Amino acid sequence: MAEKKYKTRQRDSILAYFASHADVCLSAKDIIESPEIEVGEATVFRCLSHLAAEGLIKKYQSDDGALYQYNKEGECNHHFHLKCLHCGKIVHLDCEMMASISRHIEEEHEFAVDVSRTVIYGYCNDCRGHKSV
Amino acid sequence: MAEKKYKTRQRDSILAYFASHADVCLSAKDIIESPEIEVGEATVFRCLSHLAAEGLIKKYQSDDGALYQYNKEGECNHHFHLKCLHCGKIVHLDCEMMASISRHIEEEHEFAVDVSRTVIYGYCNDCRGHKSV
DNA sequence: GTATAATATGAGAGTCAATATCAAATTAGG
DNA sequence: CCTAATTTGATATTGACTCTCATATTATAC
Repeated sequence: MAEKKYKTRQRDSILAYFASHADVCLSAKDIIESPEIEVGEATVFRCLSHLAAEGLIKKYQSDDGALYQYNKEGECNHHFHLKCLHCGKIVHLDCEMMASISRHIEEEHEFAVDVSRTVIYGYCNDCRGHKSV
Repeated sequence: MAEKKYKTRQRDSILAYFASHADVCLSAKDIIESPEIEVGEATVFRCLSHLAAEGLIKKYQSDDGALYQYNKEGECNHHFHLKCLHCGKIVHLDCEMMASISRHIEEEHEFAVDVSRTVIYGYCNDCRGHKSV
């Protein structure tokens, strides 16, 4: 069931890339198009899945494809992502209140929120005027 | 900018279908495959976009395609959707606390959450054991 | 080292939701 | 009716992602 993982150049270079871009969300396309990374497309998608499954990177489902971000050790578990529906900007939201939300939903609504998979949509301060789009 | 909308059989039948399934989320596929609705595929996608833009239905971005739901008048604005990462079940969450979240994010983090676009991911009570998938 | 069994790679084909194209049909309003 | 604006739908295309499968690489045993 839990297959053994082999260490490969491709896998390592992708993980290293995430480590050196720990503060941003990256798409599969970002990895594929990065000149520093010479890895076949199919392998990129596979590695992203594997790394996410192993918890080395975190996966966020955005409206136009998945996003991934390096998973620092001891990462707080109340780091949400907000995405602006107008400009596409991703805002990182670290806030104690979000932790209490997760707790509330878990305790009152019997649903274990996976913060690292959830993207909250809305409009950033710059794009308030475009709500009706 | 705001084009005039024409009333058509296709548009009406889709909206009627949503009205008669007001309590569920429907995908484009659901509409296309529904025997009650005889509308071309391209038109279904277009109508869904239009109806969502007009606020007659609400759009939720799920991981495997968009979901739409009828937008009842006077709908509360703290109705979140939770989706189980294991069984795919959609849980509807109506809770006053969620409204305060939106308020909090808006006031403290300058981001206007669009509840009707956001799907929160996690694990439902039946699927707790599968968290590591 | 060498053998070997398990796993990973990558080029290309396939899938699936969604969008683009554009001629033909339908609609609203004079 | 007539006309202009809009919608429709068959088809093609895109883009993210998965599948296939022969080849290559890895870990481990000898």
